[in-house]
Order: sequence, then C-alpha cells, then structure tokens
Amino acid sequence: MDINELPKQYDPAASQRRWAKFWEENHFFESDPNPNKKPYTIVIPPPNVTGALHLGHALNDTLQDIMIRSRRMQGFETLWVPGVDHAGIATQATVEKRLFEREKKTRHDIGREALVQRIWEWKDQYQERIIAQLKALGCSCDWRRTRFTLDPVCAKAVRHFFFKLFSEGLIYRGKRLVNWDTHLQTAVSDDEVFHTPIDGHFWYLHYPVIDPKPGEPEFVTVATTRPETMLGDTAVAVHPEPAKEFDRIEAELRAKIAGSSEKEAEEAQAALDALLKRREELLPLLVTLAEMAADGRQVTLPLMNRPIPLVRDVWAKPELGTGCVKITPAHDPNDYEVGKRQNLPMINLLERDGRYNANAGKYAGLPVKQVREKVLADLEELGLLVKTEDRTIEISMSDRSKTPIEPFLNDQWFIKMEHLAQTAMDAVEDGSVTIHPSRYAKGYLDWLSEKRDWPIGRQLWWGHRIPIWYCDAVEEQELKEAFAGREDISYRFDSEKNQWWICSQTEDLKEDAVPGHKLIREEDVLDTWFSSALWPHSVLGWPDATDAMGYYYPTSLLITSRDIITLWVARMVLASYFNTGKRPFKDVFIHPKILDKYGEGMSKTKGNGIDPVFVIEKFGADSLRFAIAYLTTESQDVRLSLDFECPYCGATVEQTKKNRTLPKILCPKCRKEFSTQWAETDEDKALARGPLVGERFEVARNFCNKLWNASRFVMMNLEGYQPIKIDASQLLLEDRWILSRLAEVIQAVTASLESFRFSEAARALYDFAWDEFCSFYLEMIKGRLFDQAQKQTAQTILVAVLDTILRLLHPITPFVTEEVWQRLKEFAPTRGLISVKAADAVCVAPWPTVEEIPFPELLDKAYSEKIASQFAVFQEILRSIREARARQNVPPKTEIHATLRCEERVCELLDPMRSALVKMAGAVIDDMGPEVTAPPLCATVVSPQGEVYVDIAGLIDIDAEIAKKEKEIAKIVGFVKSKEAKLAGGFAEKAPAAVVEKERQSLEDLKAQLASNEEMLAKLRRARQ
RNA sequence: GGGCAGUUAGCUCAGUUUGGUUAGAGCAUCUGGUUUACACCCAGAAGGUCACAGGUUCGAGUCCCGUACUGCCCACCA
Repeated sequence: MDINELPKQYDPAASQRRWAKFWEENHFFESDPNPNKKPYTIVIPPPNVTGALHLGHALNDTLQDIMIRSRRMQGFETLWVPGVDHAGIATQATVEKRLFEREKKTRHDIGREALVQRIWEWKDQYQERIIAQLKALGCSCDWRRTRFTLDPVCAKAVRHFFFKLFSEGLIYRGKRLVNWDTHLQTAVSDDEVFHTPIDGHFWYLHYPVIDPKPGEPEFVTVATTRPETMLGDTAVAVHPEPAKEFDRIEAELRAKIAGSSEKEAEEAQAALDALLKRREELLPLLVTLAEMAADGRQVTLPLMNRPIPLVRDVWAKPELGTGCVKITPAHDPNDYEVGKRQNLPMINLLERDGRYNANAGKYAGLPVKQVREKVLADLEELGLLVKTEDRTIEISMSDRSKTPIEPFLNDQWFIKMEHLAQTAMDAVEDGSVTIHPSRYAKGYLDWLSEKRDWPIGRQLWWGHRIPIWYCDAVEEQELKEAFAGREDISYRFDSEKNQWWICSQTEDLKEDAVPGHKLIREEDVLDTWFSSALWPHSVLGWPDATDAMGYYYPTSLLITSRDIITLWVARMVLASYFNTGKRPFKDVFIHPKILDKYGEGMSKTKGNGIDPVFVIEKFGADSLRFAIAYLTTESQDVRLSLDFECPYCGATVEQTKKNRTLPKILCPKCRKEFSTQWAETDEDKALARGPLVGERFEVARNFCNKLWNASRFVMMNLEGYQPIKIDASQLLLEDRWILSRLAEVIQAVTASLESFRFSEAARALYDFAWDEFCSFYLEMIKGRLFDQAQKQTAQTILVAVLDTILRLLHPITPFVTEEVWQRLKEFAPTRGLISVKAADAVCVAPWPTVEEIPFPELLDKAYSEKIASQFAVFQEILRSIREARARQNVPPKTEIHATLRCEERVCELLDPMRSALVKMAGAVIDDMGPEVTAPPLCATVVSPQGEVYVDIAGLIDIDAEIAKKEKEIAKIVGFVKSKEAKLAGGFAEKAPAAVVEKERQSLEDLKAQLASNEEMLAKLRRARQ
C-alpha cells in the first residue's frame, strides 16, 4: 500500500464498516470462562424496547464500552452482556396508542392474545434497531448472549424468585390505592399522572353529632374539595392532642423566625400570627372533639344516614381546614392509611367505568361529576352545606387519556421488604457494593430505610404473568393429594376471599390440576422491575448453576443513570442476596444526564431525544464517543447544544423547541425543505436529511482527524524502519521529555478510569496527543527523520510513542485507533518497548510481538519533573521568539536572528536545540550566554528563563514595541507591589519557610525582569527620538 | 416541605478531594500564515471583581456560615 494515498481527512464510515466486521468475524468480544484470567463483567442496563436509543443511552453505553475495552486490553476476561427490557407499562401503552391512532381500536377490541402478539412484533422491530445502534456505537458486547427480559431464561429466573418469595411467606395480597383512569379503565403509574391546577371549591359540611351532651357541639364541620366522596366516609378524624400540636407548630415557627432571613422570617411571623388566632378560636372545640372521640362518640353521615365514629388521628392537622377531616379510606391515599391505623371499614364507591356503585345508595349509576352536583344540592337542602369557598386546587390527570384520575382501591400483590431492604442497605454500608459518586448512596439508603412493601402486580397484559392460581372451596387435603411430592408447588389459604392460592415454580397449572375444582389464574403481570431486579444473575443462567454464573458472578460494575437508583439498583442488590447470597456487582457508577441546550433532559415526549446514529453519520462513532467521555465529569450533567445543518446550503438552522419535533424543516436561507430524524412518510424521507451539528462533536471529530494525520505523518516517514536499542545516553531532551510525559499520561489515564473519571482520561489524552506529541515532538523530530544518521533512532521512538497513544485511546475511540494501528503494524511489525523506570534506565528496545507489547512502566517522579522543567525552558524561549515575531509582523519566511542572555545551564540545555528553534520559530540564535548584551535596536521578551533579543533593526516597529513594553511593565509593577505587600505582612512569619522563600525568589525575579524591561523601554524611547 | 447538585472568559466547561507563583481549555472574536501530517490546520493576541454577602487564615475559586438564582430527585397538598 502506498502511504501517500491515504486521504488527508479521516473517513469514519469506512473504518466503522471495516473494523466492526473484523471484530465480529474474529469473535473478539465473545467471552467464555477462562480459569487463567480474571473475569471482568458488566451487564448492560437493558434499554426499553419502547423506542430507539437516544444520546442518553449512547452515554451510558459508551462509558461501559470504555471500561470493558480497557479491562480487556489489561488482560481480563471481559464479558459485556447486552439485552433489552420489555418495559411493561411503557411498551404496552405505546402499542395501544398506536393501535388506537391507526385503527381506532382499543385493547379490549382485539383481546389479550392479539395485543400481546402485536407488542411482540413491536419488540422485535425495536430490539433489532437497538442492537444495530449499539453496534454502530462500537459497543464490544458478546452478542451471542443477547437477552430480552421475557426470554425463557429470564422467565425461569422470575418464576424461581417468585416461588422462593412465596414459599418463604414474603408475598402477600393487600389493598392498594391505584390511580384509576376511568376512561381507559386501567390503572396508570404515578409517572403517567400529571397535576394541574384548576379553579375548584372548598366545601364546608356539617355532620350532626349523635346525642350531643351539654357543652358539646351539635355538628362537626369538615372541609373538602371532593364532596362526593363523603358517601364513602367511615370516620371523622380529629388530632388526639390538639394543644400539643399547636405548641409544636408554634415552636417550629418561632425557631424559623429566629434563624432565617428577613423575608422568610416575615412570612413565618405572619403564619405564627394566624396560628395563634386560630388556636384561640378553635382549640377549645378541638379539645372537646378529641375527648368525644376518646369516648367513642359518633356522628351521622348525612345522606347515607349512617353512624360513623369520631377518631383521634394525627392525620387531622389542627392548623388546616376546620381542624377535623373526613376519612374516605377507599378513595384517598392518606385516608387509606388512617383507615388502616384505625381499623375502619373501607367502602369502595366506584365502578371501573367511573360510575358510582351500589354502595353509594341512591347515587348509584351516576358518574362522579353528577354525583357531586347531586350530593351538594341535597346537602344544601338539608342545610348541612354551610360554606363554599373558591379555591385553586391541584387535580391529578391521566397523561394518557387527559381525564381526571380517581383513586381506586384495588387488590394488589406485595413483597414484604423489612428484611430484604435491610440486606441491600447493609451491602452499601459495609462496602460490599460501592456507589460512585458517593453522594448517591444517601438517596439509596434513605429510600430503602422506609422499607415500604413493594407492590409487584400490574394490571397489564404485557409482562411475566404472576404464577398464582386461585382455587375456591377446596379442602387442604385435596391440595395435598393433588400435589403430593411436588416441591415446585406451594399453596396458602386466603381468609379474606376464602380461597387458596397456589404458586407454581416452573410449569403453568392446568384448570383441572386439582380434581373436581377449577383453577383460575391471576390476571395481572409482574412489575417490570421484578424481572429487571434479577437481570445480572438471570442473564448468566441462574437458577441453574451454569459455568457462567460460577465464573462471571458477581459482576464487576454497573453503570446507570441516577433516576433508577432506587427502582432498579436497590432491587438488584436485594434480589441478588436473596437468590444467590452474593452481591450483584462490586461498583455502581452513576453517570450524568444528557441535557439539551435548554438544560432539559432528553425524552421521547419532548421530542428532544437524538438518535446517536444521526450523530455517527455526520461525525463518526469515535467523535460521539470521545465527546461523551470528554464531557462526563463527576458533578455536571452534560449539556449538548445541537443545531440542524441545511444539507443544501450548509447554513446552520437553530434547533428550537418548536422545530425539534418536526419531520421536515424549511431552510430560512435557501428556502428548501430538508428532513429530520422524525421523518416518517415516504415523501418526507425522500428529502435530503439535515444533519445535527454541535460544537462538542466538531471538537471531537477534529481530534480524531488530528490523530489520523499525525499517524499518517509517522507512517509516511517509516522508510527503512528497523527498531534499534537506544539507551539513555543517546536520547535528546525532547525524547526524554516525550517518554516521561507519556509514562505520566499512562498513569493518569489508568488511574482516571479506575475511578470512573472519564473526562479526566479524555482530557489527558487530548492534551498530550495534540499539544505535546503533535505540536512539539513531531515538529522537533522532523529534522532527525530526514537525517540518515539519526533516522533510525527517531523512527524507533516515534513508532513506540504513537503505538502507545493509540492503545491508550483505543477504549475511547476504537475505530480510528484500530484503523491506524493495523496499518502501522504493516509498516512496523516490530516495535520498540519504552522503558522509563528511572533516569539511567530510560531506553527503547525492540519488542518482538506487537500484540503483547506492554505499556511503558512508570518512572521516577523527581526525574520526570526535572525533565519537564528543563523542557519548559525551551518552550518558554520558543514562545518568546514567536511572540516577538508576531508582534513585529515579521513574515513567516523571513529568517530572524536573535541573541539570548541567560545562565550557563540554560545555554547547555538550548544549545542542542538550536535547529528546533530554526524549524519552529524561524530564528537563528547567534549568541547565548550570561554576558550577552542586547543589540541597539531589537524586539525583546523577558522571562524568568532569560532575555531574548530579536535583532530586527531593519524591520522594527518601535511604537508597537514600546506599547508592549509599557504594558508589560505595568503588569510586572502590579505583581511586584502585591508580592511586596504580602511579604511585609504576617505572611513572612507564619507561612511555611519554603513557601516564603519561593515568594522571595519570585519577587527577585520579577524585580530583575522589571529592571530589564525598563532599560529596554528607555532604549526604545531614545531610538525613536 | 425534605434532599442533592450547579453558579468560573461572549458561549460550553475543567480546576475545589489535600488552601500557596500571574485561575486553564475548546468554540466564538482579532492579527498573521496554502512551512509537503493535518485549513477538521499552524503561530500569536485579546477576553475573568471565580453568583452575592460574611467568616476562618499570613494567604480562599478551593474550607465554614448565610443569601439569591438554576436544575434534578423524593414527599405532600382535607
């Protein structure tokens, strides 16, 4: 191959095709247990099959791939298990919505089987697309092991987990208030409920006290925003100790007034005044009511004419409403809790279609809205509606149907969390599982410490069905006989419904499994997180004792986003301990979120989710990956500003909240339409697509291109390459410098990745490759490459350094590095091994096998610091000359002459580097040394390293030079003053001696620089006259 | 209401763990460049009271207290 045919611009698309194929064909990412290696395992957080991946996923997956690839290169047996999640609610909702949009049918129209069938089709389509996206990103997963959460292996794990929980008595059935969508007749999750303020009312109702005694009120007044629910009231609550409660709130407010800002204190004061007034007016009544409640007294529930008790409960806040609160356990979450505490009956008023049922008496059959009107009218007539206030209230609306949500009491399966939650807390507290960054551990622990039981049923058709069968009117003996000897069957009696629950571990039970009885299977499916909780061990084959479980489990690392720490991470930990007795993973890294230019998170509904494939098409996968790594810091979310680029005229079209969801956009400049990622119709798709552009991707692409060209340069200069052994004595300063810097970078990058500081790793590599390797080393070595006598040394070092850079970068930018590395291998089948252990051991020696070549070892810190400071002298002088040139507008081709006043040690350093100064600054150094004096007219730069006099008498712009000097002097004077002041104060006495000495020295240097500058300025002024 | 972040150059962000020379980068801007690796480039310049107010300290972007604003999470709203 002719190296000169390589294009000047790196072509990511060709590389991606070539190497993705190469990797796959060579099975590089496939992993099997290997006793000779240590395992390193990651399971992917399975993306929902709801839709395609967006940049948030790309971030998650890129970070995992960086870890996996770097561990693989370090010699671990690495396994990254890919897969997707069935995402019950979200996926079913998506498919249902589409079904309705396209065919105007609901799920009830087509039935369970047909709907599930359609969801499977959807899943197949998106799983394929997601896997393709992951591959496009360069993810090095073992694709043979791709899993879906409804796969048979996962289903088996789910059944075993459930069975174990059931057998140990950790599963029970209870009641739970769900968000009922009366329009869709389904429960919806909290996430699918949104709150909206409406103009509502606050109605005050009188409930007559039964047989009031002297001094007691005739009525108890309650206030409500939902009067119709009074039909289901089973108590009225009053605070057990209203006086104490008032005291407590008063104390709180007083503390607040004392300890906060003026504005807040004012508000608190107003609240306190109101409270005190209220206390005066209301306390006697509340005390009386509390006593009546303690006495077991009752009130009559109007309209229903039912006696209901007065109860004492802390839920009744003396400072709110009337101080008394009506309790409707079946239709309000808080009242439900009160009902449980107080052992109250729970009267369900609602039918699934949103009408009131027989429990509502004469209001049965009416929808909620009409019940309210009628109830209010009837109460009014009875004189029991005493007051109506206008009030803005928040109501819950279903996101899917945009109709009001009714809280609805439903049967629900739960897992007891007391013990399970504790195991998950212990794991993090004792360090078995470490969460990074550590601040996220708090939320995890707080959430688990509530130990709230986990409701695991969902009223859906898409998911793992709960493996419970009901059997009515059966004797225990019959069950014993039917399931004799069956260890995979467990049953329990439910006294509430007077039926048996039968749980089966593996097979589905037939209707007639118990002779003479009909088994009915539970309709509900399990919460998606139930199967997700098992993901790490289920994908490796649990409950079977597979080789994979034995070798890869527990896994090494989980990388995920912060919003599912509780829902997912915590549950994986507790499920893993419960099922396997082991932690699921050692480390958890919580990554930042990708935000758009408005600081909003990316989501499907907002339409700001960008398909990574579109970025890859424009910039290449490596650019996307590098940009992501570069931006992934510990504390910041990643803000990515993207805009459209018109495919016709190249104009940038700003992405706005308005146009970001459009299938096509009109370019304001050339007035032509282009399509976007949302294009669906054939007509839209036929338009040229406007790529998304963003500064961060451009930076990353430029970096990839820089690397490409630096590599191209190296390869273009490998004629006659034959690595030789070079020992320390043959190395020049720049060689020692680049080698020691390289060793430092290896250390820094390795350490950064160990602690998940991706940005740090990417920055270290970017800066090193661009600023040090390209801008300095490549420029400096050019002369030697063209000199036959020095060529081999130069080539040996160059190849060794480039090879190491490529390998360091490979986890982040796998395609371009593979592309270059494979080519480099052709030119340089043998590499030099760099050893930089210590000053006298710095050498480069041939190493026979390219594949096995290790990273250079770390070197002595003091040595590398010395080299760095020596090289800095050169850099400073070079910069000074360039600055003088630029200031004086000397044309680049004009060679200049300069002299240099500096100490002997600086001369020694610089003497061998004269040619570099010619090459890099176009400057010939005529003389250097401590005694050198400035020519009569010159451009000068003074630095701590020495004074550079650029002899340009013929070209000099005296005014520019004077202006520069004046500015320089003003700056130095400022520093000198501040340092003198510092040294005159307490600093000299109290600061450590070394620091003081450093300051003194620095002051001396500044003074000397000042003197030189002033002298030069004077000279210039004389010259002008 | 509770919790967690963030606020540094026109823009997007590093730097805060462990206080110590003149606070860094990229983009944008300005000046000059087709030096055969790279114009997706090279050289140079300009640009910052480190949100505000206090405190600790010889010394604060960095530590402590408070305020404001922004974002996220959790809880709740008869």
